[in-house]
Amino acid sequence: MPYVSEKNLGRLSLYRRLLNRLQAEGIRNIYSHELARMAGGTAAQVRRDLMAVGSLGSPKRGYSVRELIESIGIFLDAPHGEGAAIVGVGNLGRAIMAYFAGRRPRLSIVAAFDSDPSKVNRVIHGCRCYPVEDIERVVREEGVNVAIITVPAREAQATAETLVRAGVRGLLNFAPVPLRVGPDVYVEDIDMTMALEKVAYFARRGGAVEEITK
Amino acid sequence: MPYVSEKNLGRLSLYRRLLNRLQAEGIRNIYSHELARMAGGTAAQVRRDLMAVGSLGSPKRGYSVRELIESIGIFLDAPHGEGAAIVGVGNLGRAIMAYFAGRRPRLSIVAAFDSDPSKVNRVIHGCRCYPVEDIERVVREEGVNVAIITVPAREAQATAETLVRAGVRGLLNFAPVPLRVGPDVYVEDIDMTMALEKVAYFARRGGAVEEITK
DNA sequence: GTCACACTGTGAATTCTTTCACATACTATA
DNA sequence: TATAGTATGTGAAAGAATTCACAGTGTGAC
Repeated sequence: MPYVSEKNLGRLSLYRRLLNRLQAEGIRNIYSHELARMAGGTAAQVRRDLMAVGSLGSPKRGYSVRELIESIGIFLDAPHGEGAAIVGVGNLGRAIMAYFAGRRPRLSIVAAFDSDPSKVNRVIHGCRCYPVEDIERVVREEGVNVAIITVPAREAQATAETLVRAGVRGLLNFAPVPLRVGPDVYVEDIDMTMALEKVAYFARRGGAVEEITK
Repeated sequence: MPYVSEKNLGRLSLYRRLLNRLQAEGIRNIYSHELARMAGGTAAQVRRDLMAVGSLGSPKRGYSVRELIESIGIFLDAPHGEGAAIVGVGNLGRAIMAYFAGRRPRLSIVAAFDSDPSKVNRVIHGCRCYPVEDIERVVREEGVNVAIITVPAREAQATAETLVRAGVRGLLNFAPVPLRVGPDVYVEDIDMTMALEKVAYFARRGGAVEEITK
């Protein structure tokens, strides 16, 4: 089980998605430089990243798309699939449920939670919505290890604490506040405000920077 | 106009948001280590980041919240505000429009586009929805420099090309495909599948990794 | 007015990431 | 079977980002 950095792992996830598309198109082999072009990186980086999953390429033929998907899967996926929970079934929460609905068989949203009684007990995008009071019970019962937080900013910290108490070890946080949790919990923030501000800044200056620094 | 890396800039955006909250609470001064704790970083990093905006701290008093917000604003914001466009008014697009509606005065969504005729000409979260055929005209008329892409994956590349042709220089891409655009266009990808897979992976191994590597 | 303290600003060191470059290996061809 | 050509896998170099550590400085106490 080799160590990989976050960036490494993110790219492996990306490669797998690109490879799945290639496979659907009937392509059976691929070179590192082709995959690099699709992913927007360099060939050396692709090969480096693939070292983590145990490289499988052959000269003159490149990598087998099928084998690569399989190896990345062994590396990335939980052995028997995994269920995630989502807390906060507002606009964003529902959109994310729709986004993930029926997409990845090995990692799907299995439970939703909201404090609004009008949402509770409804089935949204194929997923039952429970009251937030049931988080601990349902998370334990379903063995949920990972949760998505789409509650308003002021509720995010308390939500995170409840989830961690229930045994969740990974959080995908869409609320625009950094969460304070223990070191055994992994948090990934998706901060759309920050992202949009970055884009606006580099749209003004960034294009040039890249030219200049080269 | 000092150079800042993407990560630098992202953190400046985050600091500003934290500072705004502090200001609302009536706090007037703050130390680098306090800001670091809130942002989840180190004091040295906060100070380093603030060098970009011209440091303004004083020993014994730290930084003035008001001055810092102002300096970051001068550094980050377009001088006269900026309007963004969004293409793709599905579940995710609408959620994002709601998310940004009336939040940042200096950077707001001013036009939405969709190919579905039933959405066109409606006003959604305070923003007019135009047909995609009007992208070039509206983008030029409004002087839009930045766009958010929330169309299905297979339409993303063509959408990006249309936007760039119309003069957009920055893209925030929610579609799960890397966009291929010229070097003068800045692209930020928000890849929720990758993010969730990362969380699931590190929820299983990551907590331990951090312990072990320390 | 002077002293002691705690924090800032920043060169230097460290750590992490990416790229280079080449020895090795495989395939196709003749 | 030998040869030529091209891609892989990976040590080593280069480049970024982060952290260290300390000189400099403003403040409050006395």
